[in-house]
Amino acid sequence: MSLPHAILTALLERPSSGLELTRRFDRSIGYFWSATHQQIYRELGRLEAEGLIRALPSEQPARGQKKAYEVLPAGRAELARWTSASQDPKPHRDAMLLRLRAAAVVGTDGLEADLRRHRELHALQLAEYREIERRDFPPGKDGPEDRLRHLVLRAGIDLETFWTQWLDHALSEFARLPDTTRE
Amino acid sequence: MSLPHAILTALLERPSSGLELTRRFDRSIGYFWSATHQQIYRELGRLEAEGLIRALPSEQPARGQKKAYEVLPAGRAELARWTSASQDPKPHRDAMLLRLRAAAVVGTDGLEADLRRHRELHALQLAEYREIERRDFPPGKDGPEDRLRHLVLRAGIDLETFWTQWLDHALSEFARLPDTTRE
DNA sequence: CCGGGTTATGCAACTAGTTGCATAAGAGAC
DNA sequence: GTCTCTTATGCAACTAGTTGCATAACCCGG
Repeated sequence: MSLPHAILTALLERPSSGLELTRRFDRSIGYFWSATHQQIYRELGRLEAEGLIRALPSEQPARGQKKAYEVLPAGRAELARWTSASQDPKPHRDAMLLRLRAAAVVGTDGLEADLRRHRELHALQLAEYREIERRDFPPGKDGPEDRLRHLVLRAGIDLETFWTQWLDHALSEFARLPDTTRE
Repeated sequence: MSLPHAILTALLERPSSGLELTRRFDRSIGYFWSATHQQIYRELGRLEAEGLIRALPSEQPARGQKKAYEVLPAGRAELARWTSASQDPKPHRDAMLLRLRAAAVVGTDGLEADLRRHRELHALQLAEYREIERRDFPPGKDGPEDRLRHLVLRAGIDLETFWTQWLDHALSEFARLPDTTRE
């Protein structure tokens, strides 16, 4: 139940319209909490109904018109509450690991190509993160907020590094498997 | 849409009843594809209705009686199809990273304790994985199936190692933050 | 023989996320 | 001026996962 809190965070960083939020979820925030524009609009409606955010009064709210939102004090309080409350880590699900385990039973046929493709996708994401790091965290930009945000980005960078390396390892193991295992 | 395939994999490794599957999902399979017993029973019903698995005829199917299932040829074929089909990686969601980003805006108050708790949970999981590795993959146990399963376990071990280290890093950054950031 | 815990199975309702499609305004092409 | 493309907003239906609870048999102590 974190989408509303992801939106509150984004809106506190900068008041935005639904579409602007969608764009930002495609870039930074979405890297660890993805959401589609449909989800975002629905949630904006709920948050407004609950009195946690409000539409900026500047523009008229006609359809096809930008409608920007800002966070109200109640919204900030709710985000602070949620952030500090103890939460259990959610179990993660990874389809690729499951497929590999299945492959041990039904054969590895066809898997190697997708392993290779995933490796490239992770490498691409890693390059993007590094570019963001270069742009947003030059040496010297290390105020408290910068440090926290940089920490989050580092997790992304290190995770993508991990996955590229692990997939390389997996591919090298594949190369050593006897052909019979591949069905 | 991978729960049915997780169940097919588990049943191919060993025919089981719903409860046995639940136990196995709490241990090995569930480490990368978790499921509750309610999900499992529901899915077993669907898989049986689709003709991918069948109840072993040994026991009578009364309530409170063990009912074990085995995979039919159609089920094995479906699992092989799914394993080899190309799939896009799902975007991951990580509430802790989101909370850290929120903390950069609303303050880090209360977060540090949970960071520490998560660090311990990851360390515990890591110890469990290492124990499984010691028990299930002694030197010499390296047939093709073993190699694949070991690869999956290695991902788990390396991920938990990564998270413990990253959380240590995060905690050391917290120690250096000025008190004002902590609200 | 009965009362409480454990094993085993399962339904129903709810919450969260995804997919498909609809609507409307403005911008520029011709 | 109207056609089409892009921007912007949003509803509805569906799929997957979670939570809460119900049922029933067996097992063991007293």
